[in-house]
Amino acid sequence: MGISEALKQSKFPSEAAKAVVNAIYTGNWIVQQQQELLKPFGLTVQQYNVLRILRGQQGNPMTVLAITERMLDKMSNASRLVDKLVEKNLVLRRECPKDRRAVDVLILPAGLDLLTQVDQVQNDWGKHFDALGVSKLEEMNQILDEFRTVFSHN
Amino acid sequence: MGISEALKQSKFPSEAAKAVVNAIYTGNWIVQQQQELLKPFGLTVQQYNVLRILRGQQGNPMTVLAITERMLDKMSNASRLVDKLVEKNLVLRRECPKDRRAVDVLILPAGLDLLTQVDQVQNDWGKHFDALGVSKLEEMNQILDEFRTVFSHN
DNA sequence: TTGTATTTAATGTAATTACATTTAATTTTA
DNA sequence: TAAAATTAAATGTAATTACATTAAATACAA
Repeated sequence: MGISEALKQSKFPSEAAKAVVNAIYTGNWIVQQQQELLKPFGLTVQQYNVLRILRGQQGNPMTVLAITERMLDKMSNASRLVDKLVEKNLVLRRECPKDRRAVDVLILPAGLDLLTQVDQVQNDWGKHFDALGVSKLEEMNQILDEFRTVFSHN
Repeated sequence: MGISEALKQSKFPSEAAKAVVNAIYTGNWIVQQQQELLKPFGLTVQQYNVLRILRGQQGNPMTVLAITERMLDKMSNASRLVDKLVEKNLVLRRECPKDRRAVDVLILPAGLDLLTQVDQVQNDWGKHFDALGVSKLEEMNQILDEFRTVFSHN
C-alpha cells in the first residue's frame, strides 16, 4: 500500500512534501510494529534501544550522556529510561570514578539474557525485509542519509 | 551525515537492520524539525496534521473517525486533539445530523489563516529537499512504500 | 586560589500518549 | 419489536515525553 492509499490522500503539494510525510509515516509504522513485538517482554521501544546500545559496549560502562548521543530519539530522557531498566534489574548504575558528575551504566546478565530472547523475535520480524534484496536496502539507506544531509548544504 | 555517524554505531547486523534504524531516525529527525517550526504558532505536530487534514476537505465536515484514518500516528487520540483545536477556536465541533454518535469537525477561518501562515515557513523549510531532484524523491517514496508493503507479502 | 562558567545528571511539571473502559447511538438479529 | 452486538466518541488513568530548572562536580579564568 502506497502512502497515498495509506493516508487516503490523493494529492500532495510536491514530491518532497510526500517524502516528508512518507518518512514520518514509515518511521511510526516500524515503531508500532516494534511496540507489539516488545510488549510480551515488558519493554518499551526506547528501553530496548538503550539496552542494545549498552550491549554494543561489550561490557564497558557508558555514561548517561554517551547513551543519549546514540539514542534514536534524543528527546526522551535517558536518565529516566535508565531508572526503569535499573528497576527491572537489567542494568546497573554507579558513580563514575573519574568524574563524579557522571554516572556509569552497565548492562547486567539479566539484560543480556532478555536481549537474546528479544533477538529471536526481532530476527524473524526483520527477515521480511530480506525480500527487498541488499542492494535495494543499501539504496534506501543511501537516500535517507542524503535526505537528511541535504539540509546541512543549505 | 550517514546514519552510522549520527548514531556512532559502526556496525549493523544487516542492511535491513540498518534500514529499520535509519527510517525511525529519519522520521524522528523530521518531526523534531517540524516541532521547532510549529512552536511559534503554538501547534504540536499532531495538531498541525489534523488541521491540514481538515483543510483538505474543502470546507466539508469530517467525523473524528475519518480524521483518525488519515492521521500519521494512529495512536494519538483524535478526540483530544480536536479538543485542543476547539479550545484555540481553530475548528468547530458539532453533532453530526445523520448519525448522532458521530461528531462533525470543521476548520474555521482562523484555522485556515493560521495554516496559511505556517505554510510560508513550511515551504521555506521544504525547499531544502528540492536539491535532491524530483526523480530521487520519487525513488525515495517508491522504496519506502515497498519497504512497508513487503510485509503484506509474507 | 577563588569566583565564574560549564558540564552531567536528576528532578519537577504540564502536556501528551497508550490503553482500557464507558456512554450513547445505531444496526443487526432473534 | 426487543435484546444483543456493534460503532463512534469521550473519558479515566498510568506511563511517557517535552521542556525548564536544579544540584553537584569539574573546568577555566582572573
